[in-house]
Amino acid sequence: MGATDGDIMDKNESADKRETGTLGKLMVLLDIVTHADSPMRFTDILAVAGQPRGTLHRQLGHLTEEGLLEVLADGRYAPGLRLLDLASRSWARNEFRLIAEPHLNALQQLTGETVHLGVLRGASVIYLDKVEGSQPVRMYSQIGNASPIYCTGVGKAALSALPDDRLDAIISSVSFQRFTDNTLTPETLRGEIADIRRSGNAFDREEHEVGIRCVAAPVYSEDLSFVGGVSVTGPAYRLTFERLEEWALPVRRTAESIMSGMRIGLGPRR
Amino acid sequence: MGATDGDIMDKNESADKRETGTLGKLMVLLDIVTHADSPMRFTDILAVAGQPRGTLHRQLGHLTEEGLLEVLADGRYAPGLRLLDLASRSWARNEFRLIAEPHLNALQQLTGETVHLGVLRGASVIYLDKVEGSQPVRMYSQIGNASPIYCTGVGKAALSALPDDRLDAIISSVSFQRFTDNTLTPETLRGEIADIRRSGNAFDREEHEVGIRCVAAPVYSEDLSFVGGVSVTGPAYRLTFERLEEWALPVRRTAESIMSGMRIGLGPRR
DNA sequence: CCGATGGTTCCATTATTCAGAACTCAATTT
DNA sequence: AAATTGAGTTCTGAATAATGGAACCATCGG
Repeated sequence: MGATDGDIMDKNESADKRETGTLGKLMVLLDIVTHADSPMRFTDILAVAGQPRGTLHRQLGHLTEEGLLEVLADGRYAPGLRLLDLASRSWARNEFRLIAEPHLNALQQLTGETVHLGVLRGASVIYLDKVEGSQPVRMYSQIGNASPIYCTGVGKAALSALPDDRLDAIISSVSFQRFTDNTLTPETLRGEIADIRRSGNAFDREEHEVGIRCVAAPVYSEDLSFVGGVSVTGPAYRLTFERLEEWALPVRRTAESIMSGMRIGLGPRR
Repeated sequence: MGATDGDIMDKNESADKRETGTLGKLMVLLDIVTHADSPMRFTDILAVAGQPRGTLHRQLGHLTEEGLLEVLADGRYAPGLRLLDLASRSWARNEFRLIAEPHLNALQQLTGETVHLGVLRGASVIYLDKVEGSQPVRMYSQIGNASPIYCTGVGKAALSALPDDRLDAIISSVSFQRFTDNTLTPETLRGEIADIRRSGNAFDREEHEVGIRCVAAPVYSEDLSFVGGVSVTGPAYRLTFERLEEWALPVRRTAESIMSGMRIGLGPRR
């Protein structure tokens, strides 16, 4: 049964295999609309979805009826509010996040920089929490975001926890995009992973965004049923390389605290 | 299966009935799991859902496969991470929120208190944004949350924008829970709504939580395709009744700015 | 070893969904 | 003004996926 679900099957949201019947088809539509830059008209969706008009019409109708999509005044489709409601519940009760929360706060206090908690999903990292300093900044800006795995501290930390076969599977499934001069390539990434496994820390040296650095450490369950990471992020002028080294240990400690919290917190299992 | 000869029973005229086929059934399950206080076992869900074992098994399988649910190591079901991803996209691109954002920031600067943006969905208010002062506080704590409509500033403000028939429909569909001594009842609520329509401002005088007050104003589109509100919230010791009055106008102004932004921002419609 | 409890698989039956065409409605073009 | 196009909606029998019931595996506790 489901303890170890074996292998990761569908890495990306490309529409090819549907093992999920009707739901799968609807989720493809939902993805199309949520990934769009702006609300889409019926015909726009029709062109991408490649379904008969009548069928698409009913499907969109159902999604709308359920609040997963919404129809704007001009007839275009946008993601619905029901998603926010569902997600906020999902987030609020997430055990991993709840357990991690106090440790994240402590780390934020210690470093004064922004602390992130993320978890691996398919070939992306999804941010589960973020604790900032005192700036009245955009919240939610990161939480829930799916980010590339090869150029974020949390992503690389998470990767380092995986066995080689899953690592390879993920690396080969991702298309590497060059965000900055320092962004890694598939080859350099493997080297990095080795370093991370040795030292216990992943670094992001302006690989995703110029001027932003971070130091991270992996957090994972014994059975690898989930894999994630914690990180401290900040502007390059504050996070000098010495600083990064200085915080490497506290970050690892935080990761360890979270992991031991998980072993207790999730209760007796198996 | 003969075609649907004569429909014997008409739709219920007061409540909208859901005709969403398979999706509807799955969403019910998703709701069950996301509303639970903790992850549920198969049997727990079985008891609530009232479906045959085999059916439920497949449905949960599909939801899990799509990442809407996830099975923990011990086999229990919890909301999945896919929801966060979907919601963050939904949130990030929400036109209403994008248009409102600068105005919310301005209001926060002016008052120094927490500013909320919410929108009516069914008989609840869903918070779309929140701008806080400088405390490093829980983010996301409100965003996406569905809150009762009769004891929050934003909720009452939103209600005041509705025509009486829709107002009645909502009021009669909600069960009023008494949170504090000041929580309104269906009868007092109607009086309040009249006041709000007159003055343009809704107040929450510790009706939801003792020690918390707020002043709000309605924000809505001409055609009422959506209805929401903005509010300034804070602790009672800072938000004296004089203060509330003082901020009533700025809050209304903010609401108006957002509405005029919407008229332009959403472009030509209809 | 037995008998619970909790979860999974199979398969004929049945209800939903599908596809494609026909239809409405408005805005443009001629 | 009539004709044409574009965008969206509503019908159908036919195809497909969902259903429900029972039989089938695990574990666990005695």
